[in-house]
Amino acid sequence: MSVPELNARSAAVLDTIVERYILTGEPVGSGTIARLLDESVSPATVRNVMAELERLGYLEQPHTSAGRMPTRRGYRQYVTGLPVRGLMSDDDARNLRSQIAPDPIEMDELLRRTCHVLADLSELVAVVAAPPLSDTAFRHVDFVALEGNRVLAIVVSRAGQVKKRAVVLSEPMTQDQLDQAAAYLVRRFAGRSLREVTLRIQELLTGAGERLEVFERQAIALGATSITGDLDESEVLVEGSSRLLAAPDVETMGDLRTVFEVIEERRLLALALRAEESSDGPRVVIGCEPLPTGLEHCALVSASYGHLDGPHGTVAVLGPTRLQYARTIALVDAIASATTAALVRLTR
Amino acid sequence: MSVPELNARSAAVLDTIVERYILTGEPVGSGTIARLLDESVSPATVRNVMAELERLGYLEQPHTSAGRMPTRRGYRQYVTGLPVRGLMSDDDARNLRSQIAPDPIEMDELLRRTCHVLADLSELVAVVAAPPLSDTAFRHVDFVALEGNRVLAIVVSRAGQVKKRAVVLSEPMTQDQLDQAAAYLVRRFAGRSLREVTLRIQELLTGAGERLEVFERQAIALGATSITGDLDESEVLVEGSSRLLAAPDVETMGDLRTVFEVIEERRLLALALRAEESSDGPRVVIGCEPLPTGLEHCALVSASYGHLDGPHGTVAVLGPTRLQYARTIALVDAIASATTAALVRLTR
DNA sequence: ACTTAGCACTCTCCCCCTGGGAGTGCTAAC
DNA sequence: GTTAGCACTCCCAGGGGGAGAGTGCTAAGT
Repeated sequence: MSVPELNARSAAVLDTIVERYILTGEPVGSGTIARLLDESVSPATVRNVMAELERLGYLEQPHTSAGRMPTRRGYRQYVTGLPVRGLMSDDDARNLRSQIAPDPIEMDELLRRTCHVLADLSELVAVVAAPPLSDTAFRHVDFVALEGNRVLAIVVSRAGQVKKRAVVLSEPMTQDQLDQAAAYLVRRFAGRSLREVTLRIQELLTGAGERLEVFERQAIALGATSITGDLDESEVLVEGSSRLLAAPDVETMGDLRTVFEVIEERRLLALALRAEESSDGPRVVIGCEPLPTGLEHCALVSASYGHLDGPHGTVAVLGPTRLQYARTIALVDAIASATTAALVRLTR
Repeated sequence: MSVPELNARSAAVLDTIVERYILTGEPVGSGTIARLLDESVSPATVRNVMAELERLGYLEQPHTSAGRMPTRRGYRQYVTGLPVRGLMSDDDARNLRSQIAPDPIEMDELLRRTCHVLADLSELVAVVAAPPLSDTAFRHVDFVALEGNRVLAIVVSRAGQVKKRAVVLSEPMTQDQLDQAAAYLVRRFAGRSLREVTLRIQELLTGAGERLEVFERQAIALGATSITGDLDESEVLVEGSSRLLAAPDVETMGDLRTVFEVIEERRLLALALRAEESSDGPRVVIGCEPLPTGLEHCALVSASYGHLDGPHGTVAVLGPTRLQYARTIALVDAIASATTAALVRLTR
């Protein structure tokens, strides 16, 4: 994008307007800004700058004789000007870590806590996408015979995630046979990522490359129906959605109903988070861009946790565009770090 | 309660007012009712009846010269006058059953589907409380060694529910030892309800009544920390909460924020449902009575599924007091039956 | 004794108007 | 390039005023 650089004063005016607007929720006039700015300028000068900023698309007016409020682009500019890291004291960060993972637990619990703490501290909607199973190593599988020809397959990942699925066998198997099959699969595949396991199993099933014992073949087939599939759907935790209703600027969020629908439809959220995934620092999305329809008037502050070559996911805060960016970015960043640390301890 | 019986005409007037109010959401005047009633009466007569109904606490006026609207008591009376069963055609019921459980699956999936279908058809918030684990029979347990001294305990109930918990051992155990312990526990306790198992384990731990091998003692101890505990917390599924925002009478629901908080705080919902539990037909709660604070302006239509001597839980619809009771009651009742049927097939 | 027509009364809601205030853009002077 | 001055625009809150819906009461009818 060929966005013209703003000179220092214009940027200062824009920042002040954004901050003021976030604070009060009302269009900001030239007088207010002139008073708030460090350097002393007259309202008239500010007006000139504002007119310029409006021409450039950073500001808009609800009507002719009202103050200005930031556009999406205005927010964007403001946010990119914010310092990214180190906004949180070491003490606070440590504190956070102990709140999230006071002692070694399992991954689900860890993520629940992460989500809870994030919702609590951000006072907004916290969203946590669990690592998709395909990224984590296969640790264990267990088959439990149910009534009929049904079998409950329970897959455990290295990090202690558990996935279960009921499958129907074409012909009955005894619990002994099931145990053998499970043991075989564990022996053969433990330690590899579930994505790899899936791949290997597919190969073994189609290519007749290898000579397999009968029971091995059976085990592989069982693994195919139970381990394989929807590994990429990562669970999404949400907490604090009721906060949206108490936000001082509910009206600005557009149709609340659709916002809640998106939140409820976890898949959409998961996609939005996935799209944002990357290894470094916190990210901010304002308005629709990569967000699903319905969130046009929301902002999403997200950061990834974990390591790209291991299990990793995303934590995020969803709120109105009028949110306290500096604070929230620092928080999300710190939470992501804390979660990463806890995750490492879990899989160590 | 010594509620005076209403004579036929008073009851008819009340019913008409309630139905009209549910339809339009506006206070109903005597003229409307006079027109709507089967027997032809004049508005003046209706006014007399209405004044009487107001004195008895069934109706209220928002202000002197507006129509009447039902009070909680008015709704209550209206609902008790509704037929309870057989409001849904057999065809619809069958249809429902096939939507919920097209083929044998596992319990969680069954309940998710139940919740989904209920939300879909009621166009309101569907709430499903899963059977607490303590009611279901113990089928299987599996211990998976994690890093450190942590062990992941996975408990499977007869119906195929899975519960996991990470526990920390005071001293390390090999996977072999863990497998032995699990096998021992299964051998010894499979088939009993988890409540019983918990009890037995407690006995064995405290009373030195029985001579136990070392590894048995170890297994029991492991079982105590992993099987025992929070069995009574039943998971609660919720779907469709965004519907509340689209309800034509959002305002009447009081503070939406607190309503959503209660919904988000599943424990509160679980308690409310548990309080209502009983074996027979659908139940309706209007306003606070046994509902948690915040739901003063909501109605809850619930019914139990399953059998009291086996796994059982509750399905419910949460909505504004102004909901279509007849339809909703029939639906909830039918869903509960369908779920019961599916559950029986699952554990057969 | 119950029902009903008639009537005065009450209260809300909506529309219109108006004045005040906040903020703007422009122009001209610094 | 900055600023004071000024006319202009537009929203918003507050104050009638009239229409409409619905009531309670009274008195007459069955």
